[in-house]
This record gives sequence, C-alpha cells and structure tokens, in this order.
Amino acid sequence: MGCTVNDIARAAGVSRSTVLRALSGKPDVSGETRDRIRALAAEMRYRPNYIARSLTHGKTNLVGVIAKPSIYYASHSVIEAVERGLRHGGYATLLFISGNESGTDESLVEQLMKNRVDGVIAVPGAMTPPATYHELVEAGVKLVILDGLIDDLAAPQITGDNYKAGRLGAEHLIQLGHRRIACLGIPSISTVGRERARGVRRAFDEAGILVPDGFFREVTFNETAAEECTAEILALPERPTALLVRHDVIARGAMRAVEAARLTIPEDISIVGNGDILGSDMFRVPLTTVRFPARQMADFCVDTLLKMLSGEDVEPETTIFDVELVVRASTAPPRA
Amino acid sequence: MGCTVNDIARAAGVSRSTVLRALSGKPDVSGETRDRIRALAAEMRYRPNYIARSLTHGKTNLVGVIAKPSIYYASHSVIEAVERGLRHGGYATLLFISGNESGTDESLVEQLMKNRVDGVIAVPGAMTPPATYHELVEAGVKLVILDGLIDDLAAPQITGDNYKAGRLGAEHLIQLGHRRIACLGIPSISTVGRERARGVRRAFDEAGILVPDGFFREVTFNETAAEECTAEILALPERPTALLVRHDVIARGAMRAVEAARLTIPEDISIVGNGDILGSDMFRVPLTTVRFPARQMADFCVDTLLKMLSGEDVEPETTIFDVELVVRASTAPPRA
DNA sequence: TTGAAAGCGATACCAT
DNA sequence: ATGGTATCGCTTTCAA
Repeated sequence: MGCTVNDIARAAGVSRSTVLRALSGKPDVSGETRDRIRALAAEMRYRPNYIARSLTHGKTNLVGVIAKPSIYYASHSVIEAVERGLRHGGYATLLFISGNESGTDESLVEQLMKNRVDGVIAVPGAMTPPATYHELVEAGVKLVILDGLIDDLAAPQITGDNYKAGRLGAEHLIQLGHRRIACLGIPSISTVGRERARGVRRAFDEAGILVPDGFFREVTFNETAAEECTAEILALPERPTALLVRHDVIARGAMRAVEAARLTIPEDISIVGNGDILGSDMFRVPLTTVRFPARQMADFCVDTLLKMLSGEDVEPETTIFDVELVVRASTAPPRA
Repeated sequence: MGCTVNDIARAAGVSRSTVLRALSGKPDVSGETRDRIRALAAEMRYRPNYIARSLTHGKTNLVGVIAKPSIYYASHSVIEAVERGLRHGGYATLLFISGNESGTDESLVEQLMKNRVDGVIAVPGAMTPPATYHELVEAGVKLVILDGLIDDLAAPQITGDNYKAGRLGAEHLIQLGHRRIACLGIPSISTVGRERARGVRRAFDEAGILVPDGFFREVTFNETAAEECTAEILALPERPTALLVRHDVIARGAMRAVEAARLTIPEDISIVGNGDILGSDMFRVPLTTVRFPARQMADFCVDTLLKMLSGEDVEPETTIFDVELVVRASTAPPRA
C-alpha cells in the first residue's frame, strides 16, 4: 500500500541513506538533492511506517488507556481529555474498556504488553482486579492511575478527595437539619469506598449522629440495583429523611424509587449525589452533588505520564484534587 | 524489557526456528522439546512482539476508531460496543477523537496511515470534514461509517432511518393536535440533516400544515446555543406550541430556555427529542424522543469491517436501521 | 526433526 | 555529500 524509503530511493536514483537524510532534515545532503527527494516523497505520498520505526527505536508511541464501561458515564469526557493530551504529546491512544464482560483481564495486560505500549493510563472500575495494575508495574510498564486508588501500587495515582467528598455531602445534610440519613455507599473493598465512608462517618461523629446499621448500604454501580436498594430503605420502619448516594447515576436510580414510593424530593427525601455528571442539573429534580475536577485531573494525569515517558523520574505519589459541593434542588430541610 | 525468541532459543540451546515451531504449535517438533520450550517461555514471561510481527505480516491488527467528542453523549456506549467487538475479532482499537480542537484532521488521516491501521470505523461528527473519509478510502484503507452518511463515499455506511425519525416526531405532534411546531434542526449541509428535514416536511405536508419560516431553525450541536435559539423562538409573536429538536442533548438546552421563560412542559410547550440518550427518561420532564438502535448498529458495523478485514468483498452499501418513537411526558396536546 | 537465511521498513553507524 | 551494512523481533522458505 504505502510506499517505502526504498521505493523513493530507487525512483530518485540515490541510496536509501540519502533519502532518509533528506527527509529527516539531517545536515549531510546537498540542498538540491534534498529538495528533489522531498518533492518526490510528497508526490509518491510517502508516509513513514511507524511500525517499522518502532522496531528500531524500541518505542511505539502507543499509550494504552484502560477505561471504564459507559455506565460510568463521565468516562467519555475523561477519555476525550486523555486522548487529546496524548496526541499533543506525540502518542496515540490504544483503548481498552475493562469490565466489558468479554475476555478476562489477564488478556488485557497481555494485549497491552504484546502491543508494546510505552505507557498506560488506567481509570479503575470495579470490574478490573487490582492485580492487573500490579502486573503492569512489575512488567515495567509506565503506569499512571486516574481517578482511582490502588493499594500499595508503585505508580503515580491521581484522585479526587474522596474523604472530603463524603464529608461535604454529609455536612450539608446535617446543616439542613437531617438526622436520619441513609447511605448508598461504595463497597469498602476499595480504598475510594473506605475514604468516602470515613468522610461521612467523621461528619456524623462530629454532629453526634448515630446512624442505624440498616442505613449504611453498599451498592454496586448499577441504576436498577440502586433503585431496589432505595426501595428497601424507604420501606424501613423509621424512614430516613435524606439519602447520601455514591454517584449521580446511582442517584438517578434512587430518584426512581422515591418516585415509585410516591414520595417527593426534596420535601420527603433529600438526595445528595456525587460526581456532578453532565446533565445532573437537568435531572427530574436538579441534583445536589459533589464536583470533581475531572478535566484537570485528566490533564495532570497525561502530563505525569508524558514526563515519565520522556525519561524523567516521577515519584509514585498520590495526588489528591480538591472537590466542591454543588447545591441544587434535591436537598432541603426535612419536614417538620 | 520483554524477552525475545532469541533469548529463549539461547536459553533452551536450540535454534530460533525450533522455538517458533514449539510456540506456534506447528507440527515438526518433538513433543519433548516442545514442552520444554513452552515451559521456558512461560517462565521467562515471553510475549510475542506484535510490532515485529506486524512488520513481516504487513498487518497490524489495529483498527482506527474516529469518534465524536463527548458532548455528543451517546458516543461512549458506541465506542464501548465497537471496542468490544473489535477485541473479539482480534483487533485492538486505536482511538482518535475528532473535532477535539487540537490538530487538524489532516493529521488524523496522517496518524492513521502512519500507524498502518488495517481498517477504520468512523462516527462522523460535524467537526470532521467529509474529505477526511474520502482520503482514507483513496489511500486504500478499509473504512466503515457508523451513524452517519457521507455523500458519494465508496464505503459501507450504517445509519439510523433519519427520514423516519423526523417524520415520526412530527406526526406524533400533529396527532396530538399541534399545528404551530418549531424545529431546532440539523444543518442541511449534512445528508443526515437533509433526511431528517425531509421526514418532518413530509409529515407537515400530509397534514396540510404550513410552517412559518422563523419556525425552521438549524442549530449547532451545543446546549447553550440551543438555549438561545429556543429563547428566540419563544419570543416570536405567535409562539409555537411544540418543539421538534435535533437531539436529546439539544432538548436539554431547550428545556432550560422554556423554564427560563416561565413556561411549562408539556402544558405550554411540547418537546420531542432525538436519540434516546441514557437518562433522557430522567430529564426534568421525561423526554419523548426517537430511539436509534445504537448497539445493534455498532455491532453490525464491526461485523462489516471484520468481514472486509478477513478479505471478504463487501459492497459499499448504506444500511439503514429502523427507529422508533418513545413517548414520555414532554409531549401532550396543546392548550385549548 | 532441526537449523540457516532472507526479508519486512526504518535507523544508526561506518566507510567511502 | 553519499553509499553500504547490520540491526530491531518475528515469519517464511529452503536446506540439512
């Protein structure tokens, strides 16, 4: 298909070496031959074969990006920012969506390694076992974790302040006067889940609030599951007056359940989401939520990886980005 | 980093050829050596270098995917389906987001070609010039267009029935009794835009409805622009009783404007969206919209490309998928 | 059954 | 200023 350096060399009646010199702007060529060869290359629509180049350089200019499935929603704008950043930095994005049912994640590491990616950016989802990331690091791949926190991983990690996120949401409800607050939380197997819960508990403790056990739930990332879980909570003898929910998408499920129970938001039930996804201001009831600086985090993540790829030594530190509460219509004081 | 066939050959005390035969399960090896070599390879964590393999095969097993930016929303689930399908078929996804400000699209074709992708799946957005696709075809790249329609392109194209989509929405409003219907349509430079408009006009014609010029608008894909455009329409002397909107995301902008004008949906204004994006049933007012079988379209698209990649001759035909109206709360008869 | 050699396309280095 | 050659890691073909 594409023509090669050899083709050009033959057509120009010079050696391959000369062609290379002309094309790459190296010094040792006569201006005349250089121009002639360049014109010829353009005419023949020559495009250097990156594959071949990779082989000699030992560098593919490929970065593997492991993303979460679309139910996570925010994913796409993150991928977008990452792709743009990588492209700017001279890398192409090899995309893998993890937890996409098909194929084990063993094959994910496998794929990445076989394609000899220069680095990897991973946005951890619940479906990807942490071992995946450890394997990558052990294999010597340059890895940065975006919007997640993997225990004991020797790689830079970028994350939002989940402790603060939990705390902000809880404090907001407490200030509004709520005392019976239920949580649809993140499973505590993950560090993110534990941090979020720690923030919530801290706020409760400071306010001297005791929450019944049935009010602390862990829900998988699934709108329908959230709906069912919320229905159960609403059926509890002493119903909560507010819901602290792990994510805006989950809040949507919760809203459905509240509606189905013929209760109203925020009069009967206040809801706090998390993530401030695109459109949560246009939910049935505009959602009060916690905003993470997703774009900045993505940019910082790309910068970090690019530094590592350029040979710089980057400490495998965790960088925590600040979060903020966005108050909208889904929260109000409890009914008197 | 990774060890090579040579390393294994040396470690095993055999030739490279033997190692290859053992690893690839070719017949001509003694069972004993084969097992020994395989064990060794596993132990040394050998992973074949796809880059090198590509060079000899002249096949990279890379498929370029050109996607729209995240404002388009539905994008991510489409990318997800495409990635999964490609991975199943033995290909990796090289992702490019077009209209991502950075870099011209010339560099897009450039990137694709330099990386020697075996094929390309493109989801056309307004920001990508059609020339991009023609260049690709001319360069001999195997291309399939997903959810778009490019004029005179010698490549298979998969699209939803945009004529019907326009018609369904309009007919629905007409049946409800609306006669003053405004459109926030797709610019008619695109075939998709023209088809959609054709469907709408056809429904109007059949009902004998004459729509004032000011009621036909073309809006760029942008929530804020949609908001402004809607505000203008609402300020018109004889306000419409219904809005036919090019996309669910645009409907969100329209909803904002309606709210700002202190009008209610659907009592004062009915709204019909398009696309049935995830969550449009949980909009401020659950949105009546037209559903495209996005997942099936993506799957079909991948299948088509995989066929082409396997050497099959595929006709460059356009395949049109059926669409359906989803009636929710944003539409009702006009006020008497 | 096993080994050797050529080649994919580009590069770096040595030799002219 | 230009040409030749080995090399990257793997595959294919031919030879032993």
